[in-house]
Amino acid sequence: MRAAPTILHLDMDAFFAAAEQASKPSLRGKPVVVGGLGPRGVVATASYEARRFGVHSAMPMGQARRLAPNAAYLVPRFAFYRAISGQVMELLGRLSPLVEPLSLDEAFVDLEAGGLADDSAGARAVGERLRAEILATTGLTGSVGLAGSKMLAKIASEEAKPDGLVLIEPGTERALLAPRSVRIIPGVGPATGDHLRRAGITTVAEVVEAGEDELVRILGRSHGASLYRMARGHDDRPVVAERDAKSVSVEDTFDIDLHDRLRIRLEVERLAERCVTRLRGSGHSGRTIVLKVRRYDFSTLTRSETLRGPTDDPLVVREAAERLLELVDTTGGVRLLGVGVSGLADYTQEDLFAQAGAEAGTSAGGEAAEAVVAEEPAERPAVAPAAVPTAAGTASRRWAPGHDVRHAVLGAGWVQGSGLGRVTVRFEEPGSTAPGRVRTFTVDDPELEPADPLPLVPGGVTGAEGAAPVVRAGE
DNA sequence: TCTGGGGTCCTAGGACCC
DNA sequence: TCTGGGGTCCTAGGACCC
Repeated sequence: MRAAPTILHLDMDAFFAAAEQASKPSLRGKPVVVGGLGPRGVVATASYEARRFGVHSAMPMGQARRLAPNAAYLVPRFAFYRAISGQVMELLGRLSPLVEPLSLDEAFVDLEAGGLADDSAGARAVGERLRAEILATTGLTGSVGLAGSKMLAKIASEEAKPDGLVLIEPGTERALLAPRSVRIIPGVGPATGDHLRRAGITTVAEVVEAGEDELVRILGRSHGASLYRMARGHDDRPVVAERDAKSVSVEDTFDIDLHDRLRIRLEVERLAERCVTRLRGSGHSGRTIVLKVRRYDFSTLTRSETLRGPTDDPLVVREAAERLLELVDTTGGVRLLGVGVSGLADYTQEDLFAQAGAEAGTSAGGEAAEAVVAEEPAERPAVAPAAVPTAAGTASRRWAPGHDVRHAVLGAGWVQGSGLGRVTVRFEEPGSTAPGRVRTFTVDDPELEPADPLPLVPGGVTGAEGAAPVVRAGE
């Protein structure tokens, strides 16, 4: 706990939805829901207008549609959000060498380490200036929390939302926390909240009264002790700039449960290939292969296997995943499959791998030729790979709701919807002041083609830089 | 139209070793 | 021969976060 509120937490407001509203003038001030549009999709982000209808993150899409039938429903465009996030993180990097991103839209900054602020007035000035810069650079608003610890900075930014700044003066945190629900303490989720409530503890003050021994008895050594510290406003966790990845994983939920064992096996193989592509992309190899299976009844299990040494060989990972699948009973149907690698080593095994491939090529019948990694789109199609007939799947990928397009004559626009061989486009750009006109085309109209996102602010980043082929392939 | 995808950390039991 | 204690690794599951 430091004496000055020099830990800053930034949280962009309704980030995905706000980015879509900024790029589509006709959606400004309207309810917007970003998430999976398939039969098993959930809400990733709801705009504040949509939240007024009760829509929130992690809610099943079907429920969201019942609550807000007139909202705009869009598929997430991660390459676009990543580009905006990069701009924001760059601004944070100017404040301090110690920036700890938590996700695309959230980060801690240690202002003390940056030497820009050492008291409340200075920290507040930096925070307000940052918010102005973010708005000018990205066209989006972010909320800032300032406090003497990570926990309180995060609570402060939550309090500041939307589009605000809250500073918690060191010394006032105990009083501020006391009457609040235990659920505001990071790490206290639904299960821990229930556990504590059954013990008669619902507020932070009651956590403190219970005492450390009692909390350890209820929650276990680690969790109990850390909750007790947090509840008293004690949090010495430093802002950490670089954190090594511990695992890499990919998973797919299928629109319809899979029953056919061969099909299940095929999907596991595909996932293994995708996982290795990501693993290698991050410059890692790993020792432990994990298969994840969610069954028809939502029960979830994992099976894992640890190799003698780290690998980034697609064939090795695939075969391990296949062995693990043999251990799993899939009767009744499979809703989700996933493949992951953990126990990461910092180096890639390019040389060893090439060597193994050469040996296999001469002595083992050349099976290693299969080890070539397929080119994968970085972004998942809107619909899980083969759960949908090919023709419909292709059309919905090419014309996913919310994605940018360009018409040879009418210019830039975005897909409002598609189906029955037609695609509806609204012609407008981020800079437009009025909503644009809507036109409908056949899905194979030669004058219409997918396009990269346009900058939200004149001269800004587009989300296409260095990633154009990926964006086109995945979206 | 019930429940995504990518992560992190913790616990607990058994194997194995000294 | 009715037998300890601890450390580390592996596996599986669960809670939590965005």
